[in-house]
Amino acid sequence: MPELPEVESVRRALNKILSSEPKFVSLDRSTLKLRFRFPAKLAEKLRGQRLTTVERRAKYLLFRFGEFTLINHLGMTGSWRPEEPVTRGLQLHEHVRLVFESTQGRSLSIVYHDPRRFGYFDLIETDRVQASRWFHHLGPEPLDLKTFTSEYFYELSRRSAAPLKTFLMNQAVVVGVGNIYASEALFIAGVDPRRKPKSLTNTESEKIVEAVREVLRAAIQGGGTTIRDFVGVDGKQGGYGQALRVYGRAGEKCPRCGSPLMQFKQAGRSTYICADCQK
DNA sequence: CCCAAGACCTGGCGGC
DNA sequence: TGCCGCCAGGTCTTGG
Repeated sequence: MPELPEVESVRRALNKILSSEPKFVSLDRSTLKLRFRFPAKLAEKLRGQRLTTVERRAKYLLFRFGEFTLINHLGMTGSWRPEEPVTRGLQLHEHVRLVFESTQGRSLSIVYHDPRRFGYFDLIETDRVQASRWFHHLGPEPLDLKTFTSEYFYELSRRSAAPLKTFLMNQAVVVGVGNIYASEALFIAGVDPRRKPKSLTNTESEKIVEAVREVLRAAIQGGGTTIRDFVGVDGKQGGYGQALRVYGRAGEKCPRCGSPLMQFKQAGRSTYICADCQK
């Protein structure tokens, strides 16, 4: 599911539900393995701790508990849903339930659902998060104007042999851009995803950086994109699918020039372009 | 070190 | 109906 806009939408919704800094009470877990081992002794370590806020870095959710931070990556099909009172066991494809108690003593719980089980959790001491195996190599946040600049992007692009779209999806270059928004951003920028990053001009770098920001902001605004599985915390699909310009639209007319959109594979992933608009 | 392919999973769809 | 291959918002690991 989730590229930056989807994860950010989930983060905002979770923060609303859990805004009272509730105390962690307990945990339920399915016996099935997620992508990696579930962190040991999580319940013991978090018992009685207050969840201060839910943050996001790249495509990760960070549940902040003071001394500890609970990391969650949604993989391809992860989602969170609130649950009023806990009245039932975990259903098929539900893997984790976090139970909290609000300051008014009310029970609050959220349930993690993930059919394909590519998602995962880790519990890390808060001051070691940045240096952890999940975060140490990550590039800048695309919506941070200070670090994700066209100068930065241009400089990095000098030494890459991968195709441009692969380069843009490399989380060491910039985080949060996945398969949908890479195609969308390069269409908006008018640049062919098969180009060598080395061949970009300064102007093209600038266009790409701006296009990435534009499409991610708009997608957050729309609550993300649902291709198949993604649902927000409210149970609804993302609203941005309607606005996609090229992704998933092979054979349809280019919204800019009307010629048919093309699809092909790059590094095993589908890429969509307008061959007339993207040079 | 870099890049592409493989692996990890399930479910839905089209084709035969 | 039923089975088979293919496809899907990611990314760590492996092999060349």
